[in-house]
Amino acid sequence: MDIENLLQELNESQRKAVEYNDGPSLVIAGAGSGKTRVLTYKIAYLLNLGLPPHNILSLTFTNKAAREMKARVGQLMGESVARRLWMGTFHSIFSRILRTEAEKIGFTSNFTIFDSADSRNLIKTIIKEYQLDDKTYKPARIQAMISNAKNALVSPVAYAQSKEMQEYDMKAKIPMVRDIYRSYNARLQASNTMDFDDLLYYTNRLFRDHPEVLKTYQDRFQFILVDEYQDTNFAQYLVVKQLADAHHRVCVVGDDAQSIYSFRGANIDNILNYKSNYPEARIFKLEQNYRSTQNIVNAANSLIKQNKGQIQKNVFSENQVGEKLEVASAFSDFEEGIIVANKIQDLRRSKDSSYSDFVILYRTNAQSRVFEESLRKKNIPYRIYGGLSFYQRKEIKDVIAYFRMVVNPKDEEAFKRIINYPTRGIGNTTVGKIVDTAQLHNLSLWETIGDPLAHNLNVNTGTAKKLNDFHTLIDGFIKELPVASAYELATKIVKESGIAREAYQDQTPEGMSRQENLQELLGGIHEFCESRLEEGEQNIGLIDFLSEVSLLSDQDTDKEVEQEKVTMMTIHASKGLEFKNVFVVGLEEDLFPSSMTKSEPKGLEEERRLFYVAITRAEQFCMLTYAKSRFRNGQTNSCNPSRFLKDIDREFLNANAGVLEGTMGGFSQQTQGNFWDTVRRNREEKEELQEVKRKEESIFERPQIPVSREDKYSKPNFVNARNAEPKTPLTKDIYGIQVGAVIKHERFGIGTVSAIEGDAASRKATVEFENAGVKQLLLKFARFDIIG
DNA sequence: ATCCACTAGGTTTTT
DNA sequence: CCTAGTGGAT
Repeated sequence: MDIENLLQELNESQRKAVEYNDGPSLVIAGAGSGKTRVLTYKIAYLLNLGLPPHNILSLTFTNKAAREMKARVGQLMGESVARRLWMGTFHSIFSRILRTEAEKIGFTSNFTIFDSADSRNLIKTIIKEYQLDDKTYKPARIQAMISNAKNALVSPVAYAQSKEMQEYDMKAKIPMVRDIYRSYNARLQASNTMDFDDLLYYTNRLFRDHPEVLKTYQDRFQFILVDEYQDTNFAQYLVVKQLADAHHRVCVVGDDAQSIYSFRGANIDNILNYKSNYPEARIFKLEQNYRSTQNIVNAANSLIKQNKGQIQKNVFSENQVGEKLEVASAFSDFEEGIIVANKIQDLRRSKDSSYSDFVILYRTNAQSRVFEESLRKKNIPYRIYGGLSFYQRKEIKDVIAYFRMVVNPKDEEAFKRIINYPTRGIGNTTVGKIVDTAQLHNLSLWETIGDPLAHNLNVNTGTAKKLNDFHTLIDGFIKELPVASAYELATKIVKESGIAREAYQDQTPEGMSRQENLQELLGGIHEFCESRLEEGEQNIGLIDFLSEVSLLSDQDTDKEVEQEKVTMMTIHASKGLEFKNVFVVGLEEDLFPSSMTKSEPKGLEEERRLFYVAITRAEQFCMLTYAKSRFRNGQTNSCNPSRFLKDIDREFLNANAGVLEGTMGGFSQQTQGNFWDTVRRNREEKEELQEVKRKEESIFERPQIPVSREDKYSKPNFVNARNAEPKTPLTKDIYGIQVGAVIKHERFGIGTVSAIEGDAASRKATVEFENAGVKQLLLKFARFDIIG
């Protein structure tokens, strides 16, 4: 595409931001101001200047963001160019670097990655080994402390030496944290594993301790772009700084008003103080909001004004003035659900909207339940994002643990997970002995069972045989690793480990669903191999699959709005999305803002930014609701409306009399299991149910779109939903390809698209190639250019 | 070693 | 309301 045409699609400030590339720059991108557009066009611009794609590094926070950006650059500049960009999450790019340089930091390239559950388990074991009380040393808390330390690049040694930290721990009566931290890190290293934070931490160490390595990467990454810069933590900030030190060609994009991840170590000062780090930096502000009505933008502005210490900006909209934000109060959380469901139904009829134009946003996942009920009763189809993701389910984690064990036999948590799964008569007592022996001889658990006699492992002959069988089993898989494809080996593992047999014996509904999940996982691996093959790669082994899935997260699941379904998600998960109609629910003190954050002003400001993010998702209509009583933790509590409601200028709100009264002041009293509440609740529920029954009895009103509970769980990107909806043929597609298009594939040559199907994450095109016959291409992976 | 039943404790957000 | 973890019985 011609670069001049491209620049014409930008407004003045966007274009200036795109065109300036002589030094560091900071782009402050207000909500809905075309941030992604600036990033992608900038990359296109750089490519057009002649910078090769492999010299551009572009960092994001989610795989999804990276994928989308890649696709958009692909549309502008061609797939084959986009493919060569270094574009990905901090974690995935760094893990790639660390694998090549693993030996320099005391790991080997096949290191595996602990998820947070693994980390917590290891911390738990260590706390036990130190014979500490896990009520004083709460694993979750220790985990957070260690994570913070790593994100601040504080090593275990530095931690122990830091006067400040030691004093804090003494005061908190947890002086052993430093020892736990030390052991934890040692154990990770001994088992050749890294936790998420390590990926950032060790990249920093690598660059600090090996200037020649740093130099290589500085030379490679001639231009660096960072998305969502307000969410970077110290470790991320410093890596970027080190990489950019040589040439200062770095562009960071973000919005301080949307910084909502400080609990994960994100430091808003990185963006606020950018100028002092790069005094010569140019700052560009994108202030025109193209997404929302003026009322929505103004309401959001009036809210965020209450925060101190922001980058001065004037976000404005030239769209319609639009409706005011509607505020509603409900007697109970239950009624809140009904109000929202009714409103959705009304709006859908009056505005002729689709269900997919609606989103319900809440502070905590637990709130989704009531809305599930109220929507279901009205036969409104919905989809929930978040909650347990596919890879967090037990049966999937078990299989993945086998994979990890085969790729990296030293992986301690993987070992513990599968040593007795499926049950093979090796219980806690034996595992305890193995752990003790391993520690004594400074070995991994795997090495210990490899030669029990030599290490005086004190088990009876029966157990020794069982251990030996296990060792032989895994060893067999390990031997296959270099020769078998990921799919072949995965299938073999599921079969021969006995997982398949166990799953088939279980005929309960849960058992059946587990079988399906296993099938789905294998199907996903198959697809993964196929698509990589299509890309021209060879020998796609288990290790390739594993390194990809370990860094997938809920945020990466396809959030593309599904046809005709209301969306529900946490506000955090909604970042970057937009909807015509937004419902922000549960606006109550101690829920939003959460009681956990209220102790310090910083926490409160972050909650306010979260609310800002929620409101600015809306294009046309936004409703804010709260309940006067809420069922939580098994009891009904009365609650007060959120103070945030008062932060919005009244002129942008449409609230019935009394709705905004009672904000602040007074304490929430606990009305334990209020009798009348329960009575009313039951009655309401009954009435609603009768209503539903009546409808169901009338054939004509039978709902057309069933709500599937399965949708509750997010699916991994490359795994096709087993019981996916009937595939509706699509004519045009986000990848810019359509039926009838002529494409040029890297390997198959020229062909014509004859069909497109599947949902965005796993969308496939059937292509009739001139010379290569008919092929199915997974659009996400396939490498081709559209030529006609 | 395994399975079941009961209890106590905690529920913010998640790369 | 959930769930993870424990203790007892087999």
